[in-house]
Amino acid sequence: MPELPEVETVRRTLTELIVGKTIEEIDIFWPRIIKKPDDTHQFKTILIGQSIRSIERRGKFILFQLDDFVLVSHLRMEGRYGLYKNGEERTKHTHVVFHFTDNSQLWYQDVRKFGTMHVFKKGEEFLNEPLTGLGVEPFSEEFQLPILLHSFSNTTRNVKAVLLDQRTVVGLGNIYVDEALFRSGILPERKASSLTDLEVTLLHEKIKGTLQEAVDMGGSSVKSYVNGQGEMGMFQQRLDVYGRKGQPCNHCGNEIEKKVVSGRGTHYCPSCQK
DNA sequence: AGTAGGCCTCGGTCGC
DNA sequence: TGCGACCGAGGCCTAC
Repeated sequence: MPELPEVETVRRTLTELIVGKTIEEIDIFWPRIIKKPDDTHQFKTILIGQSIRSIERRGKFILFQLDDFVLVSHLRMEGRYGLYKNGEERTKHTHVVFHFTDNSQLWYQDVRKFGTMHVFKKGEEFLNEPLTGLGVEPFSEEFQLPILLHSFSNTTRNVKAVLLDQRTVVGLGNIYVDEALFRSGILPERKASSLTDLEVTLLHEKIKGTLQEAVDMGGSSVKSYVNGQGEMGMFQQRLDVYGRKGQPCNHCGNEIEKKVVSGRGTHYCPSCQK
């Protein structure tokens, strides 16, 4: 499931593949993916003729910067993009096809069909859902310790819930929250307000470190994730807790446990995390 | 207002 | 072989 490192990897690979191309036609096979405009015919009309100028990222969203519009795409659990040549036979889970003027096509594929696409006029994307109200980027200068201290001190929720909530810091999902908490020695179900300043300091550092390492390794391929060129990530080899239920902890050797915290399957080491 | 919990979108996977 | 339960991002809804 794509979180910040996977989305950033997709952004980078797609940039190499499709920047400069011009949309000639669009096929939509599962209209519910298109959230704005709600009329798919209008979606096609406004995008045909537009060229891809750059590809940016905000949290887990990919922003295709076009001439006059921005296409905001969220991959949710299993969305992926791939570039194909004209004439290739569409696969079962290909739901949107962007035809370019150079006889190539960008396919949006999504087994779960949970992904979303929104189109805005340039400059209006951050004033509307789904980009409005997002928290800070974890690699930006703005992601300073006080952001976490403030979010944690003003809530009764557990630390995992606060980190999954994209209104504080963006980009973390189930995998990287569990990994960052393990690296910080903090149990996911701890009340956020119970963390000491030292623990929050460590967590702040480990969030950045874990995400950066994962970006450097092209993300984690735990399920179906591949980048824009169909390549798998490598960070799954570095995961200490996620998907390792019953296996020995890399640090202490005790068994990794799994239970539901904040409605999410949560992996942790009961002896390393307090 | 903040929060918890449930439901919804889906279909592959798993257990029975 | 068939079938129901489960999983999960994040929006939405309801209840407290």
